[in-house]
Amino acid sequence: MSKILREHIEKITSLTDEEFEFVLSHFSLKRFLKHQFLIQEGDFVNNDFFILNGLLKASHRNEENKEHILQFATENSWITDPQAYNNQTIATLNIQCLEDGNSLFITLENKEKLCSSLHKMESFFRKKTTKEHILLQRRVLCLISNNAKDRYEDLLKQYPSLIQRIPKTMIASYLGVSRETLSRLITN
Amino acid sequence: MSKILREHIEKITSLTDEEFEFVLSHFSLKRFLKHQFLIQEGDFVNNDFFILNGLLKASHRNEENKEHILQFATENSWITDPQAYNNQTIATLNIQCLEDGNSLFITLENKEKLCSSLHKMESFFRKKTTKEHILLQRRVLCLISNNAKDRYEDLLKQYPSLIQRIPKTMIASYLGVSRETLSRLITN
DNA sequence: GATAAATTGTGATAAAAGTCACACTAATTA
DNA sequence: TAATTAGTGTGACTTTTATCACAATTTATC
Repeated sequence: MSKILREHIEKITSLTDEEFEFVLSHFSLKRFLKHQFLIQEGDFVNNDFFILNGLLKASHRNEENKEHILQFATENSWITDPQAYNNQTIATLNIQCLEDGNSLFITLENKEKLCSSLHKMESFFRKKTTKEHILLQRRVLCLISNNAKDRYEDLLKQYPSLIQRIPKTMIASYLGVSRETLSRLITN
Repeated sequence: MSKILREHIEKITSLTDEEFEFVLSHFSLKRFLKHQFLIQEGDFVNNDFFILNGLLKASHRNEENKEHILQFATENSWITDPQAYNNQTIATLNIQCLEDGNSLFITLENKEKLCSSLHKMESFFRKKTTKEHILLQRRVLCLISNNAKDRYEDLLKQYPSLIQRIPKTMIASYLGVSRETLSRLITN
């Protein structure tokens, strides 16, 4: 199953077998089940999760207990509470599983060690983060410039297959619209 | 003036004098004047700009020619069209100066060279990008969970002094609200 | 200092989106 | 398979926000 991680890294930086073994030694495997929390608000956040298969969401609950979804993660993507992970503080996000699956996770300590000892991996994480930054900027632009309908259509275009796996209520929460409004946008 | 860049980098990674000289040799100085474009939609994007002083905005114009502001950049921050810069494609954003100032810019080629030859700088850029990612995620959360008034107040709290230097029309564009609505939020 | 350009506030109205309530269906699970 | 639970659609209504228009003011420029 670790082949998935290797292929993921090698889309950016190629590795020798020895190097990949070394990289892998910094990760641990974690299975997860639907409804399970990988991170819960208030937890100390040690891990960044690379998802091998399955589906998860990262979300925040505001004072009125309304949930807002920041991210979905599926095979070949990473998920954590970045603020809490990188600053070694308490989580403000919840990361919860929507489908059973498996992940390889890495502690911040191990990530820093890995980056120090293998320049290629420092480069990998820099480039990966840069790509994520570009996607997030695109999402911000979509949020400030489009109405609910256009945001939904943009999402459909960007992740057509992912949408099929996610309840509309959660899509609405990701888009920043009420579920009723989204429902009317789709059927009309 | 390059001291500003050195202090900026050394908030994350310390450098020897020789190392900093080496880093600096990868940058060039560019002065800019109010109204000037550093990047215009359709340009080929070569440079990432580190701002020494002055004020700029990065924005996008949609089909209806409405402008939406993605970012403001001031002293000690970086600005470019990340999508175009990193993928070496044509700009979809405009970067325009709101106040005269100076910048140190680096081409993608030089950034990659620098990262390859000086591991510390690869680490610097990784950590800087991670911090930016955290801030962008915070902005996304704000956009999907707050109404116009709360978004404005959040911005005020986060960048109280910056707001003073920017016309309300542009603040509105950054928040994703019409200028009229923002005006009413502030006065009422 | 005069003129032009940019910025801002505000009224009237329209459009978009949110909220509450309820019924129906699909999916889980005991 | 019966009983819960989760997800969805839709009507009625309210609230928020956008749009258009115009006046006033501030700021830049010749």
